[in-house]
Amino acid sequence: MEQGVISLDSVGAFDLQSTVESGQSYTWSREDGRMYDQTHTYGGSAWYSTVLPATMVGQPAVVRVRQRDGRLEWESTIDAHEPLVDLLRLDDNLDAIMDETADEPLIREAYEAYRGLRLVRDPPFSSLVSFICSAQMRVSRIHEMQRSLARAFGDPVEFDGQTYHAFPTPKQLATATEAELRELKLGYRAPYVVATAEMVANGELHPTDVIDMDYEQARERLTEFVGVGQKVADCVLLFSLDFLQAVPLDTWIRGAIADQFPDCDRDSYTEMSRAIRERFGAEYAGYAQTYVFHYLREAEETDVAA
DNA sequence: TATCCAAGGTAAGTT
DNA sequence: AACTTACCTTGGATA
Repeated sequence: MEQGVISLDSVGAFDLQSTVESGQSYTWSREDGRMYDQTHTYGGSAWYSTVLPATMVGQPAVVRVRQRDGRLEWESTIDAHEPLVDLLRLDDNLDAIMDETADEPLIREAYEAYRGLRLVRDPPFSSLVSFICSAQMRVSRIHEMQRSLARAFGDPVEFDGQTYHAFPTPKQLATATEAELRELKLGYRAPYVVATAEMVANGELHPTDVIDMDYEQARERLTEFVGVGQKVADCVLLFSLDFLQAVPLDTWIRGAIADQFPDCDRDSYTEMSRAIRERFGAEYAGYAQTYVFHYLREAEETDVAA
């Protein structure tokens, strides 16, 4: 077992729990099994694990990490330092990003309230599949689906006396049948996942093909995958492909934006996206929206409870 | 205990 | 191009 420590002194604010449990990534699991547990509180020091895809480091690699005493402790089958910096966007300078973001009171409040929340940089294929699965689903169930897919079709990897499973490769998932995925409770998303996996496996289109494209063009291209509309495309662009200007517009955030920034409200997805990006800051609108999303979400939940 | 409903949308069919 | 509707499943709310 390899292990190490990543000091956060030069990284800036970072909160592991809010970053991996905020519904942008479905590749991490809490070792204590309490992911998305309603009783959780941010700031804990639980271990989280993931399995890096072979495409990233040559072969599937287990990585375990926890945040404690202002630093990140990791254990892995490989030297996981650089992969962790990459996956958790520890190379982002949050303050610099906020400097480039619109000076809106709500954004500032959200940034303070969720200090240390970062976007993730997930492996593209698992990101694509997880957001296809996200349609009309709760976060905890999306997570369960990804775990089921890994157990059923992904490579097993032994580490520290346990068996972990890598997320299936496109080829592995393309061998799945719609019926098998319905068994795994994917519901009507099952045929979408099979068709999209086939497209990637046979070389027709890979999510990374759009990396050098203009943002709106990239989003349009991703919608060629089955089960991928503009919202899911934006999630993949923002949470995997480094398009930090992408603002995924789900039904909830559209309502919230209509409330808080009525001048950005539009019927058309494309037009509303443009208006929000103009208002929040063209370069990092996705970062700003992610903070605002969680801030308003929690505010709403608190209100309902009260 | 039974029933109802919404959950971070998308595809396909109609105007 | 804009507007409707069906779609799997499940946990939590309501009766």
